[in-house]
Amino acid sequence: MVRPGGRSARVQASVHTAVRELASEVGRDALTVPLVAQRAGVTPSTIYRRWGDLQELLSDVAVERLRPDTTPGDHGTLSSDLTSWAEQFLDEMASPTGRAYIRDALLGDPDGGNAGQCSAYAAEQIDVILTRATRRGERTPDAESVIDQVVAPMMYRILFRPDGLDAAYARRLVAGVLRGV
Amino acid sequence: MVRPGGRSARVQASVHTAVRELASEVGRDALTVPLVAQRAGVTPSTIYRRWGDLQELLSDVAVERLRPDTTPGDHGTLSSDLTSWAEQFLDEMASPTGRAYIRDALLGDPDGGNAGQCSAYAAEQIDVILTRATRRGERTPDAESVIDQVVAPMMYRILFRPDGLDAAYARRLVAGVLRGV
DNA sequence: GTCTTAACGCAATCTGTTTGCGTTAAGTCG
DNA sequence: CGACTTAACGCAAACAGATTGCGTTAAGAC
Repeated sequence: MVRPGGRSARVQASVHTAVRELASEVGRDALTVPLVAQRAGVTPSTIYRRWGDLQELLSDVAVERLRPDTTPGDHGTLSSDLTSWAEQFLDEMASPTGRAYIRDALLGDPDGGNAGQCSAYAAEQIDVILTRATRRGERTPDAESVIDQVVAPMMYRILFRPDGLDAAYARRLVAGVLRGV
Repeated sequence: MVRPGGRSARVQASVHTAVRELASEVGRDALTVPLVAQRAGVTPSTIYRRWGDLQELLSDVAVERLRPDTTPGDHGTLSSDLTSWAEQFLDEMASPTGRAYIRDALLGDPDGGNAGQCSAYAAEQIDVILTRATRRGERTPDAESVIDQVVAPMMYRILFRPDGLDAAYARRLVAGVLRGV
């Protein structure tokens, strides 16, 4: 059991910030547990006992960074809301740092919980857009269709074919799913 | 430069088989470079110099295992060809071992070459199915649409939401892409 | 305030990684 | 075919990160 407050919470916070700081200072590939521990003011054994290994720690941090920090913008129509969201999503996720976070999140994730959390973030954002459109009286595809036809193709190409990805591709995907309603 | 034949080829082969054997004997997570080296009759430094680290080696082996060993079956119609291929693809890839291979292939892959190879395998299989259908006189979607609307959703769910995947899902995706032609 | 025990720090130990150097053999050219 | 160049490999030492037993601290419960 992980105690929620006090020293445990401080350790968790300082370790997470140590990872983020060091990642931007020395680079993602130069991170080691002893290095993170030293920066966080903690001993390596604490990190190993709590996270298991470096990959699980990086996975935790990655999920934290992949959480969207704003709600999707309201541009007046479902089409424009979904298009601009998809463009922004692709732009962030296809960047080198975005891809690194995705890989980290997938990597140190024995039970699939962290990857599922990433998917849930996207699903929430899409839900916001769709319910807003419904409230306007627009006909909308269901969230699963948007995930299958917009999110999944973008993620697939980011992971497996990272060439030739641009905003136009995101727009095509959105247009495709809206054509089906 | 990697010399194509002779000793280098023997080392490559024995290391790859050592990985496969040990993975099934002691489990994927218990693999270490020294362990693989001992089984392969090689010194660890040889593996480190050639592959860099364990993850890149596992990525190479994973890509090898993910290469399809048969051409897609001919069932007389595009719909049935594509459906049975997608069902089989999902079945293989969504299994625990399939997911492990996918993760390994994505993981130790600095330049994205191995992941691109996996995607190319699927694209080849789809091309076979589509050109066969064209020769029959059927109207077909283009390969990119099949990748976006069939392969990508399956892979996305395998990686990010590994629950509730079954053959019916594959059939729905195929039906969806065929509806668009 | 007292008790229980999860979480942590310390330090020794273990195991995997890295590297310099000598050797082997694949590929090349006369 | 024989000599030459150098990529690839083996060996072993040095290094660094991972692991673990044990004592200590402090969070949460009563």
